[in-house]
Parts: sequence; structure tokens; C-alpha cells
Amino acid sequence: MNTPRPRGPGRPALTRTDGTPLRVLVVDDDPDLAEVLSGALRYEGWEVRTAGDGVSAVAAARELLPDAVVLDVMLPDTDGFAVLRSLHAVRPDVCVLFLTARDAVEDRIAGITAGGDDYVTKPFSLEEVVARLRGLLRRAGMARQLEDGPRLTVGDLVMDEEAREVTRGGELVELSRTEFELLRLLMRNPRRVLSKAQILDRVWSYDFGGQAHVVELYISYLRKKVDAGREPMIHTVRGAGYVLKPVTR
Amino acid sequence: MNTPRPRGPGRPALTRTDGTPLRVLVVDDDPDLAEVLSGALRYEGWEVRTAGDGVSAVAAARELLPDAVVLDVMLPDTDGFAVLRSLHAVRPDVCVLFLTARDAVEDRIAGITAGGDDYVTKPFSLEEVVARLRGLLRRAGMARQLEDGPRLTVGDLVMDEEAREVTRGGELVELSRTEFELLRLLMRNPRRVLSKAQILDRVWSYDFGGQAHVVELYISYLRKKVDAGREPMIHTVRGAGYVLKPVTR
DNA sequence: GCAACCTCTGAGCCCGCTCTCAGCGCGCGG
DNA sequence: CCGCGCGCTGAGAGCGGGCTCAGAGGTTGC
Repeated sequence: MNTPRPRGPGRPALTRTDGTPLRVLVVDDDPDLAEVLSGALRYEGWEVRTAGDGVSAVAAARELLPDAVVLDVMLPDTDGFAVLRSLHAVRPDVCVLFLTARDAVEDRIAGITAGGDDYVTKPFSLEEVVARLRGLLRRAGMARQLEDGPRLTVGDLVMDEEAREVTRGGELVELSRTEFELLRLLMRNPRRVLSKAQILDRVWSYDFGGQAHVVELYISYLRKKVDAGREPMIHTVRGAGYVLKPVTR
Repeated sequence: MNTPRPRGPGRPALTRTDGTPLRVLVVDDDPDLAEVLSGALRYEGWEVRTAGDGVSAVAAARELLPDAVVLDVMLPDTDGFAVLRSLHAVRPDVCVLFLTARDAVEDRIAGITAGGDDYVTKPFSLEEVVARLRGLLRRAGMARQLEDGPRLTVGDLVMDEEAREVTRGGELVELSRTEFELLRLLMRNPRRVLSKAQILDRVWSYDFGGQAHVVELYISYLRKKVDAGREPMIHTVRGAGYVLKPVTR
């Protein structure tokens, strides 16, 4: 399977230090999931290719020489660990993000994270995948755009992704996991209106069956913690969605 | 087997006093283990190459001129000690870390380590290997980064790696082996959330088949000893992992 | 051979988190 | 000015992650 789709990304292309675009190979036997993932990553500025099994993954890797690989551990032909070795043989410095089922306890993840590689468990949210991939790239020092470190800033609101710490005006703001991911999405898209559907698609896992109503709920939680008693930064755009803006004075 | 992998490390590259990167040769006939080891060492800032048997090890050493060698005593062709002699012929000041089975001939190992080299018994944890290697380098005065000595400090928490001694606010904290290694990992990654899987991959031996539950257990032990009655430094990040932070005031 | 210690398993409990539901406020259009 | 519907928020149920205790098995040291 091979999907070079030159759609212009929603963000400026991620580039290596030499200016060429970053390439990622997505390997999953579920074509729907591979499609969703590649769409999201393309939107993030990656050049994406997909593969459906281990053999074609290695073949595609040889051709593409990807900077990163998103790799399902459970593949129809080979297991992920074998693919990993082949990938490293092709390109030794490749970053790998594994996808693994939560209940498949012994998926042979042992030792994976030791080399700096990482993994997420299904079902995951797209923000999760994107963030982990950014983390890998940053630690490997590969992306020019990520060299400024793991800190996200909008106005006096600061998020340290590695420490999972958020401060507003220097004061610590304690957030739950979902609140954190929602805020991260908002902070990565400041001054930009995000619809509830967009938020749902990116922050909640792809198999979430619930109502868009939860988004309102979590926005309300965030407001209580982030805007509490201060000049509000989270704004509702009726009929359209939500925006995060630095306070204007 | 030959894997020069120039991946940017998760930590700043370890360098010699002249600024060139430190090189290590990993020799083990188990490719999975060699893969995991080389990943971990590369992440630590080493330039790594691997070999699967004695003959290719010597060949690789001649080419690479490594500063250190991680060497399995049991090899398919030659035994580790013969390889050692060849290595010393190539480079007399090379540091060697032996990997050996628990029930191996202790006296021969003892003879070897008298020369300043060291060994760990299988199954080992990655933290163990990494730490031993750092120790060798430090004593040999080879690494620029390690010249400041074997002391690790986070807030008022101090660890002397060589003496295996930990103090908090000047008070001695007595730790078991596993507790010590877990704390070392946390102290080498302050302010950074580590997932249970990451902790398991580094602190527990690679063949450990158990549950991530043990991590919680040992965190709880550490808390009783390190945080006991004091301002806590070990924090849980629900759904993500654990962080060690100096007390903020 | 025994005692002390360490490591790990299992069970049970607690509590924070997530989500559903329902009622209300309020903006906006008629 | 009124009514509708979107959005907001409080209450609470259910769940699952995380903590702790108790105890078995293994190892070390005396």
C-alpha cells in the first residue's frame, strides 16, 4: 500500500535541519486506521507513506528512508520486533512509535522504550500519537522546528509537555489527563477556532462512541482551572467552537 | 553484524576530553539483547557498534577502536577471555564490561576485574549496565562529562553512585538494590514523567515477565523512605507515570 | 539450618476521573 | 419582547488506576 498524497498541510512542513521535509511511515493492517493516522500526520506537516504488513513495511522503508515509523505491533505476517531490527538495518537512526492493544498484555514491548523509542496503547487519540512522535523527534534532535524544547507558551500560560506541568502566570495548574490533552490541542492552535467535532476527533480516542457534549464539559473544567478568577483566555464562538487567545490589554 | 547508528541521542553525546564521541562495541550472540543494549547505550550518548561472535568482534574492534566493550563471556566461537586478549592487543586501555551467567566461574572473573574492568551477571537491568559503564569510564578518566564525580543531586536529595549511599537533607536513607536503581533512574531524569513501562524496561531485568504492578509497589517503598514525613518529591501523574521533582517553595 | 531480608504476587480498597443526565441561563433570531 | 436552542454546569454513577497490606518464595549471611 502506497499513498503519496501531496495535500498541503495545515501546518508548515516539518523539516530536518537541512531543510528537507520529515518523512514518516505508518504501518497498520487496518486500512481505516492507517488512513486516519496518515491524514492527521500529513496535517501536522509530515510527508507520509503507509504499509499494511511487515514485508511491505520494510520494502517501503528501504525506498522512503523515513525519519520515523508508526508501527502496529500486531501485524499479519511478522511481529513488530522483527520489523524493528530490519528497520534499524535500513536506517539506524529511525525513531519508532509502537501501537499496541491494551489487553494484549505480553505484546513483547519489553525493552522497547529503553532505546528512546516509545509506544501508545490502542485505543489512542490522535493528539497522543502526534505528541509522542514530536517527543521522539525532539529528543533525537531531528526536527528544526522542535529545537526550542518541550515548552508551549500562549500569553502567560505555559505548558511543559515532558513534566506534564502547566502554569498560568507562574501559578501551578493541576490537570487531569483529558484536560491536559485538550489544553495542549488548544495551545498548539492559539487564536484559531476549533469546532467541537475537531476537538473530539483529536483529543478523544477514535473509538469513542459518546456525545460531543463532553467537549463542553471539559472546556468548563478547563475554565475553572485555567481561567479561574483571571482574565479569560478560553472563548466560546457560538455555533463554531472554541478559541484560546492570549489576553489582550 | 555491524550497526553504525548515528541517531541523535536522548542525552548529550558522551565525549572524550578531545571532544570526539565515545565509542562502545557490544558483543553478544543474542540479537534481541544486542539490539536492546545498543539502543539503550546510544540513547545515553554513546556511539555504538555490535558484533555477534568473537571473530567479528575483533574485526570490528580493529576498525572502530572502541573506548569500551560490552562483552558476553559465552560466545558461539571463542570464549570472551580470548577476545579480551585480542582487544587489549588492539587497544591496551580499553574498558571492558563482561556479561556473565550467574553461576559462571567466579574466580576467572575476579582475576579479570582486578585489572579495572567490571562485570554484570545475567539477567541484568539496563540501568545496571549503563551505570557500570559510566563507572569504568569515570575511573579511567575518559569522559569529559563524568569528571565531576559520581554524585547525583536533586534538591536536597543526594546520591553517591559509587558508595551506593543516598541522603535526603543530610539524613542517610537506606535502600535495597531495586529501590536504589529505581531512584537512580528517577534522579537521572528529574522533572520528567517516566511511564511504568519505561521504568520497567530500564530498572527490571530484560527477561522479567511480571506485571507493571511492581513499579507501583517500589514507588510506594521509595516514598516511605525518601519522602517519609517530608515534603514529597515523588509525584504520581495519573495515566502517565511518575516524576521526581525538587521541592518548590 | 535458621534468620533476616528482599522481591514479587494477589486481593481489596479508595478515590480521582470520565461521562451521562438534567436543568438552567442566555444569546440570538423572529 | 418572546421563545428556541446552544451552551454551561451541578449532581452523581461507574470504572479503573493506583496504593497498600499480607504473605509466599527465594537468596544471603550467620
